[in-house]
Amino acid sequence: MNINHKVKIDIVAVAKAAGVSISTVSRSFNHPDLVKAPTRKKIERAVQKLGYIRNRAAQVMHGRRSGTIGLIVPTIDHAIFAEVTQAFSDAMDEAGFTILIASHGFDLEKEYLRLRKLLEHRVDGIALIGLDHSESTYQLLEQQRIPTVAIWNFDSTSKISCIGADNFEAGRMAARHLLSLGHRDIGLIFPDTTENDRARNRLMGARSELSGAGIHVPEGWQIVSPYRISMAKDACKSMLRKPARPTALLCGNDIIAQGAVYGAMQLHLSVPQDVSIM
Amino acid sequence: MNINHKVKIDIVAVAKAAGVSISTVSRSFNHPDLVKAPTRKKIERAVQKLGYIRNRAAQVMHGRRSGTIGLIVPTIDHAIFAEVTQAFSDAMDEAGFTILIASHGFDLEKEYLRLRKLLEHRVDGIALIGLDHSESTYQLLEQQRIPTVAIWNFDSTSKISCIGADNFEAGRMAARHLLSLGHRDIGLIFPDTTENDRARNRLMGARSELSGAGIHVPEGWQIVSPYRISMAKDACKSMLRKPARPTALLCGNDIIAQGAVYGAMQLHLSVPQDVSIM
DNA sequence: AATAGTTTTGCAAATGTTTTCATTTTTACC
DNA sequence: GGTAAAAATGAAAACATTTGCAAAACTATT
Repeated sequence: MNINHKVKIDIVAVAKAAGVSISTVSRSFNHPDLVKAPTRKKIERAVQKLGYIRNRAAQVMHGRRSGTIGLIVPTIDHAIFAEVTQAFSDAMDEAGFTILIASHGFDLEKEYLRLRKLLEHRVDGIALIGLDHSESTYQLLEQQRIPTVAIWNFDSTSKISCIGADNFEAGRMAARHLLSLGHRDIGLIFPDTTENDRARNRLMGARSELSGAGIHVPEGWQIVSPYRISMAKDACKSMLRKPARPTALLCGNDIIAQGAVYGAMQLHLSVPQDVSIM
Repeated sequence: MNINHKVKIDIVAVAKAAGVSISTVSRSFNHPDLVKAPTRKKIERAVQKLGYIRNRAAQVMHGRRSGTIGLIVPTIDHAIFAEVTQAFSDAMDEAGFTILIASHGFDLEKEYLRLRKLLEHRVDGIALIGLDHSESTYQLLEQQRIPTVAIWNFDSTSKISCIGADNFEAGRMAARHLLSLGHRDIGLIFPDTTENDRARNRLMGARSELSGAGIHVPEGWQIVSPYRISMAKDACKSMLRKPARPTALLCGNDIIAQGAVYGAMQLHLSVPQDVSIM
C-alpha cells in the first residue's frame, strides 16, 4: 500500500485520502478561510502522506497566473548581467514568482524567438535588457498585451516601461570629466554597438560632448573591442603602441577599462601619469 | 474586426479562422506530416493573422513534457556559477528546453523550497550544484522520480547522477604541489564550508595531504573568508602580518586567491618570492 | 424545538490542448 | 468507372484543476 506504484497523485487522490471532495481540497489551498480548520488538517495530512505537489499547469488553464516572469538577457555570463539577474531573481522570489531565463547572445533575432518561447509558457510578465529590440519583438509584446519592463536604460520616449540610467548622459559625463582634466587627445575603446543600445548611447554621448568641445577623434583612436579583459588589453596595446598616442582612453565599460589598464602596464606606461583610463 | 477585442485566441479561434477542425490544427503543429500541405498553409496563415501562441500549460496537462528544466544554484552572481548557468542555458536552448532558474544563497533549506516550486511548474528535469543537499531535498527528488543531475563534483557513491571534478583530489593536488616546491609552512584560506561541499572537499583533500606529509597547520594559519576579493584581501593581510607567517597560501577558490595576491602586494611582499599563493 | 441565518461542503461545468477512433476524401489500380 | 487501400480530417474523451451554484450542516435566536 505504501509503494505508490505509478499511481499519479493528483488532487483526486488527495481528496479520496482525506475523505472530502475535490472542490474542498482545491479550496483549502486557494481560500483556506472558507474551509473548516479540522477539514484543512485532514487534507494537509493527506497531502503530506501522498507527497502531493500542485500542478501549476492546470491552474494556468483557468486563467490563473502562472507565477512566472520571463527574463531575457543578452548573456548571463557577464558580471553586470549576472548581478542584475540575481537581484531580479531575489525580488521575484520575494514576490512568490519564479523566473524563466533566456539568453540570446546579443542577437536580436534570437531574442524574438526566446520571447515567443516564454510566451508559450504563459509567463505573467517579461523583463528585457535595454531598449534595442527588433520590430517584431515590440509588435509581439504589444499584441500579446503582456506586462513588460526594460531594464538598464531610461528613455522617456520609450514605448515600453523602462528603468535604468541615461547612458547618453553617462557618456557625456565621462567625456566632460576627461576634458575638465585638460585632455585633448582622447581615444575611444567601445564594444560593438550594432545591437547594443547601452554602449551605443554612451558612445554617442561621449562623441557629442567631445565634438561640442571642438575635439576630433582620429580614425585610429577609436576601436572596437569585445567584452573580454584579454582582448581589450590587446586592443589597447595596439592603440598605445602607435607613435602618436592619446593621453586618455575612454572605455565603453569596466571590463574594457580593466583590460586597458593591463595593456598600459605591459607597455610600461603608468596610469594615470602617462595615460588616463576612464 | 481587426481589433481583437478581448477575444482570446486559442486553438478554436485558429480552427475557425482556417476553416478546419481543432484536431487538424493541433496535428499540424505536432505531426505536420499528417496534414496536407495546403491545409497546413491555411492554418499557418490563420495563426499569423490572429497572433496565436500555443499554450504550453494545456499541453502539459496531457502528460506532454513541459519543455522546461529547473536549475537551482546557490547564486547567479559569482563568475563560476554565471558561467555554468550560461553554458547550461545554451545547451538547453539547443535541445529546445527553457530553463527555470532559482537561487538559494547557500541556504539548503531554501533550496528545498525552490525545488518544490520548480516541481509545481512540472519541470522535466532538475539540475543542482554539488551534492550537499538537505535530506528532504533528496527525499523529494526520489519520491517524485524526476530526472536529476548534480553539477560540479563527482562522487561515485552519490545517490543522484553527478558530473564534475573530484574536489577532494583537487585539494590533494594543490597541497601536493606546494609540498613539492618545498613549502612546509602553509596557510589555508577557505570560504565557509558548512553548506558547501565543493570547498569542503577541497579543504579536506588539502588537509589530508598535508597531514599525510606530517605537516601541521597551526590555528592562526587557517582562516575563513567570504567569496569577495576585498574581504579575502583583508583576511590574507591579517594572516601575513603575524610575526610568524607561512611561506605559501593555499586558497579555496580563485576569488580568494586574487584577494590574497592583492593583500600580499599591499604588505609589500612579492609573489611568489616572499610568499606563494595557490 | 423550530426557524432563519451562516458556514461548510459537494456537484458539475469550464479551461485549452492532445489523441484515439471513426469517418470522409483522395489515390492507385484494374 | 468501380473498388480497395491509403491519406486526411473530424468528434469526443481525457488531462488536473478552479469556481459558481446548490445542498447540507451547523449556530443562534426565539
